[in-house]
Amino acid sequence: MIKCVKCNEVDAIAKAGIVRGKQRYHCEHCDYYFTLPLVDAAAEKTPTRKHQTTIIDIARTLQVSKSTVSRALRGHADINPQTRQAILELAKELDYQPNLLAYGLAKNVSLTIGIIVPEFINSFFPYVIIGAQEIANPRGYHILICQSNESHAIEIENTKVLMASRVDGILASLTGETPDVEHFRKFEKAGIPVVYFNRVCDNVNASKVIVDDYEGAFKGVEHLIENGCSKIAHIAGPPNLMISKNRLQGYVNALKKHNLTVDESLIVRTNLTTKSATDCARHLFSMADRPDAVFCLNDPAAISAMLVAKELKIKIPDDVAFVGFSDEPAAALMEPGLTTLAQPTNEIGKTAIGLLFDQMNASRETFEHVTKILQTKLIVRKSSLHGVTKI
Amino acid sequence: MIKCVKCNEVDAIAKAGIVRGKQRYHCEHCDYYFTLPLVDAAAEKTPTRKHQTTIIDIARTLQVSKSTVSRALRGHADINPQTRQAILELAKELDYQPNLLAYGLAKNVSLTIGIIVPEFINSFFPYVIIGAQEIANPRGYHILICQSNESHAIEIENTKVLMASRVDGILASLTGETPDVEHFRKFEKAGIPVVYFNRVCDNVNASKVIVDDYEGAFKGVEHLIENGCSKIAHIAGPPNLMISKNRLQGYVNALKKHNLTVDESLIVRTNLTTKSATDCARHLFSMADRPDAVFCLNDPAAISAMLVAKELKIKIPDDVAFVGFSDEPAAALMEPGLTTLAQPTNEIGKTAIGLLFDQMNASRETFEHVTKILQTKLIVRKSSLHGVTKI
DNA sequence: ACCGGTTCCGAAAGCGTTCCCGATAGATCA
DNA sequence: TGATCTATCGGGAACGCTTTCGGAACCGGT
Repeated sequence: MIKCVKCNEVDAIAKAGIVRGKQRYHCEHCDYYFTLPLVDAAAEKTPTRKHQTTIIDIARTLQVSKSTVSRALRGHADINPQTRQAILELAKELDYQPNLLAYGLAKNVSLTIGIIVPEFINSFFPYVIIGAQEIANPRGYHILICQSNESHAIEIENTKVLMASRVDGILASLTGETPDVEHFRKFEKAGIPVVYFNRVCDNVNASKVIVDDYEGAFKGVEHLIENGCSKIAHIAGPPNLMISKNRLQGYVNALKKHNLTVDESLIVRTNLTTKSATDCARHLFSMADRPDAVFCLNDPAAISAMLVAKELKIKIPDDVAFVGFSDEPAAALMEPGLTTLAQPTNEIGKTAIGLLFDQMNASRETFEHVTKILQTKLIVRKSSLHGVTKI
Repeated sequence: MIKCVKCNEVDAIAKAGIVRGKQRYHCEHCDYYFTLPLVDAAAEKTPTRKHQTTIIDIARTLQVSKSTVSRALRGHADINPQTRQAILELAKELDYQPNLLAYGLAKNVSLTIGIIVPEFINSFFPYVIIGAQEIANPRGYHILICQSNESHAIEIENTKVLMASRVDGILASLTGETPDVEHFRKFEKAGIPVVYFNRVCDNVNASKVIVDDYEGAFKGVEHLIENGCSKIAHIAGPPNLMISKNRLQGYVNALKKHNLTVDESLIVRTNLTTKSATDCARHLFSMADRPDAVFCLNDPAAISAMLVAKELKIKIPDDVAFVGFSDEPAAALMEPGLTTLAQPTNEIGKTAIGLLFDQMNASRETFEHVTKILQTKLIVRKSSLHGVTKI
């Protein structure tokens, strides 16, 4: 029980910070400040964390300087092979793991790559991340995954975290809300390279890895037309993303090529949430003159739409055919299987982090941003075979 | 062009390390070592990374000491409100982000939690991770995800990385290969808490978060029996994992309760890969007296098995009924839908990291490990309704 | 015997924080 | 009018590592 040294009050004592290792109190009764030693400091703060072996521990037991230990561990020249051997052996015996925090502080690196994705529930981003890890891990880098949850605000928060973590480079795929990449400017200023993949804005001066969305969409829609669909709707994505624009353009041009009219009322936009995609589908299927096919921005949207169709007892593909984008594993499991455009997910991850490493190693002046465009592949399943059963 | 200072050779010059800021060369022609200053050091090493604002920058422009800046930023007492105000404003203006490496080094923490999962392609682990993040992020912690890829060797490697990163705590779900948790001992020695979830070994002295696997399996198998199945096979998991044992036991006891014989030949083991699960299914369906139901360790295995059944034109659920475990989103999309036992994934993540934080804040002596057992829920879909269409 | 060169190593600065201590000026009290 | 307190701040060590620099010991050649 703490008593006020002035008025002996015990109930109106509030803590007022810790100063010079002593607890400062404030008696709200007589408005008097006073300090008392932290007798139970050990009980309050429990430094349960123990010491982990450091370079200095090794140096001491081997009677050498820490410089020498560092040299041995880092494989530098300028060291006697026997000394090195002894140090390496002791390090192994003690299971020494260098403190990456200290290493990073000294070298001004962190050996981590930040990666910002909108979500990782669907398989697309996990596969990309795995591809990136397969390149990064052997090089001694690890990956800090941030999830923006399709929220621009969280994405901004993520950039701050990655900035504070002093990541050496960033892979980013934007949310459907992200209007610009202002919040990434700080990385540019700090000389930290950013490579965008999959979800990119236009007018961004950075390296990018995308797939040929235009051509993929074109192939997908043309495939629907060839299967006898003539009234093809499109569930498009948010207008800020290039994938939305390019896939929409592919859709439009495929229609035009085959002399089908482009009906604006058949183009609806999802904000990439399940609910939004479901709403889009409901809207399309409630139209008086229902479309006979839907080309969807991505597989999750297509799956949501197919579920709506099933619920409404609309036959797939006889009444409405579907084509998605990405070849999620679930696309193959649906009944009927969802026709979709496969993306080389693993290669996207590898290519993106490859570009990132290129930029990290390049000198700022000579480096030129590049955009790599990978190819999609049409995977035909039953969902799109509109004419087959009809004929 | 580098010339040998002895023989003037230019083509046989090899670099031999950098010593005292000078490049050391070796002429392989006359076997002579020599050093030359690094005239183009700037061009070779491109320190493209720029300076990021530090506490010292703020201190200098405001003519105060770095201690004062630190105090202001950390919200300590012992500082003039006006001084604090000025510092906070300048920090915001400069978009100051504290260097977490330096912070961690000074405080002997890293503000990161390591999480080791066998994979994150299926949705189970991503959902758990998201649950963990929802607790960790608001507390200022971020999460370093390591993927063991169902490999014990990689899992060991992961523990080293997390050790080097000086994570403050660990969430782990073991691989199907992991025989023991020896490689986690070092965390215990270092006073870094580990909480296991989902995939745990027995004889581990640590906090754990699991679901009631026994009861879930029991419910699932009993459900099959109630639907008229009498020859129920089980695709079990690796014997090292508790989930395998408990789900197997639930399967066995459900059979016993209903006076069904436990046929060892109907119990096959998957190593948790798709291929292995597929092989298991093929084996079961090639038996002379084919089972009329399969209870599978988890949904990915169940889905693989269902695909084999479909390929063999075995009708689901009329010929063979299925029950899985986990309620993967794909389970609902299959045709017929996969009956399964839903796990509270988000809650698992939240509970696990909650236990972790408890242990991080507790004093070593008083802390007691706890095991939290969460409940499963049977989600009935068509895959298990064996008797319904038969009758 | 001297000298240039090589080999190996230790000392020390620095990375950006935190935090403990001591210092100072002003306020308050007896 | 000292003496004690208070409010505020600066100095500097420490965290574990890298890296530069200088120096001692030793080598072979003249």
